[in-house]
Amino acid sequence: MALSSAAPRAFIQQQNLVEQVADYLTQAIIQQHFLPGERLSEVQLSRELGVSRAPVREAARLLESRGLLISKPRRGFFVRALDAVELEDVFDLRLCLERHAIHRLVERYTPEAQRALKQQVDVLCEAATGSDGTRRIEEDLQFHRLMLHYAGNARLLRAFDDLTHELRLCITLITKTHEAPDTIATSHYQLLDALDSGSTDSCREAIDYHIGVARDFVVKGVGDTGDTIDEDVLS
Amino acid sequence: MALSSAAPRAFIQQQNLVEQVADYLTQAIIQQHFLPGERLSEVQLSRELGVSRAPVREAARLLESRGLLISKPRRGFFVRALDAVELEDVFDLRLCLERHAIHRLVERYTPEAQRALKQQVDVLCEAATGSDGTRRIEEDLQFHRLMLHYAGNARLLRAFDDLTHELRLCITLITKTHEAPDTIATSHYQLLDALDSGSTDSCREAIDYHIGVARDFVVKGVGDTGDTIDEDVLS
DNA sequence: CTTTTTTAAACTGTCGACAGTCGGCAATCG
DNA sequence: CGATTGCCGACTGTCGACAGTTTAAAAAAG
Repeated sequence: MALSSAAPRAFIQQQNLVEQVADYLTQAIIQQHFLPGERLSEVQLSRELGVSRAPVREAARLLESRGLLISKPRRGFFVRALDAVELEDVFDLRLCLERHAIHRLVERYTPEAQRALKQQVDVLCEAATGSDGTRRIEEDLQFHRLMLHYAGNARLLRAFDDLTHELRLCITLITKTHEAPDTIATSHYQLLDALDSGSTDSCREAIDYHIGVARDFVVKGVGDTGDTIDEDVLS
Repeated sequence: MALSSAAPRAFIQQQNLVEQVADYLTQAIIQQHFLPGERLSEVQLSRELGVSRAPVREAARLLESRGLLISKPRRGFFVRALDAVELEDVFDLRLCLERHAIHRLVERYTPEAQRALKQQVDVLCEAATGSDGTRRIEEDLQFHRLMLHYAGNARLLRAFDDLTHELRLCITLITKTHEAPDTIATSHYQLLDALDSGSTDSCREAIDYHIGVARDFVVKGVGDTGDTIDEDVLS
């Protein structure tokens, strides 16, 4: 499988308006141009983007399936706001998926996978020294995505991708509470070492520690800021 | 399938057209009224259901996100066809999720959960003696859904629901290769016993065996029939 | 001045229509 | 006779419009 997530539209002009709108909305949400809980007006977005409402609606449904938006009938689409419990759930599921993935991976650890992961850790370490917090997170996620990829279960990878979309929902929060550069480096090298050792127990220990640290950082962060906006008046 | 304008919208006129169309399509796909790989015409569906194309398109996107349909740009929506590898992946992910769920469940095994699961096994055993293969599968899935529910992670449950949608894609195949009634009963009582024992290891052993049996049945079935229809001409 | 009722604006759900595109068929050329 | 090219029909992507509903503001009542 070609592991680049970008569509192979090298020099062909754009096609889908839906995907373009979806990308725009995704970026806008990640960059907090829309606040959590905020309502999105279809007509306003249409005017803003110069397209009709149909592509906007379909793109919104796409983001809804990815957990970035939620729709309330007759009331429109709202930016999803994760509360502390939901964030715990997300990290718990992530632990579930990555445990399984690393167990599979250690049993089919090819030189190619080893090389790719090692290279990605290098990229990540380089990014960790920079000031771009978002890129640091993305390279981090990309490393984990590579692990899932080389685990050899496409459906497992899709579940992980779905989950990371929700993680990006509070990416600005994560950047604030992210670990120090040297911690990131050692943490990921531990994972590589565990894989190299070929020990299932070592892998499990490493991934449990890894995800646990990330969870603690983020959950602590959301607890401090009280980020959630909830206004559920009616069911 | 009822194609005249009489049946579809007889007494249902109160809620979302999108959800109604989605339910209709889901049932039609599950019951193999549309064959795997078959193309769905938006206009034809619109005429059949007596609605415009907009709800049909949005419903199709919904089913796409659930893995029941896949869309090829400028060519429309096609019924997803699972090959043997994808089915293996589905069951592998299911094992991943259910392992995690039962580990969580055994640590928070309330009397309410115990009662609900036991009752569902009774329902399942009753259904297992009947001739309705689809209902047998649904009650089986419902038991597992309850396990995931009482595991106390809503996101985990959602991942499971997404997965079961794909499982229903080949539900007729599963009904043919499903286990015997008494096997179903004993198999699920083993899970209950493992939960009652409070032993993590017993639970893991039980769920591994349980999912393994189901996987072997289905994968063997798909291997025999050669169910898949693949016509990927262009990328 | 606060609270309730009325009214108006804005929005969503749905529809029919138009244009560009894709696949198949036939006519043409080698 | 086989391959290529142009054409035709069907369909998807997109658009603007209408009706019913929700939200917000304005007006009236206490």
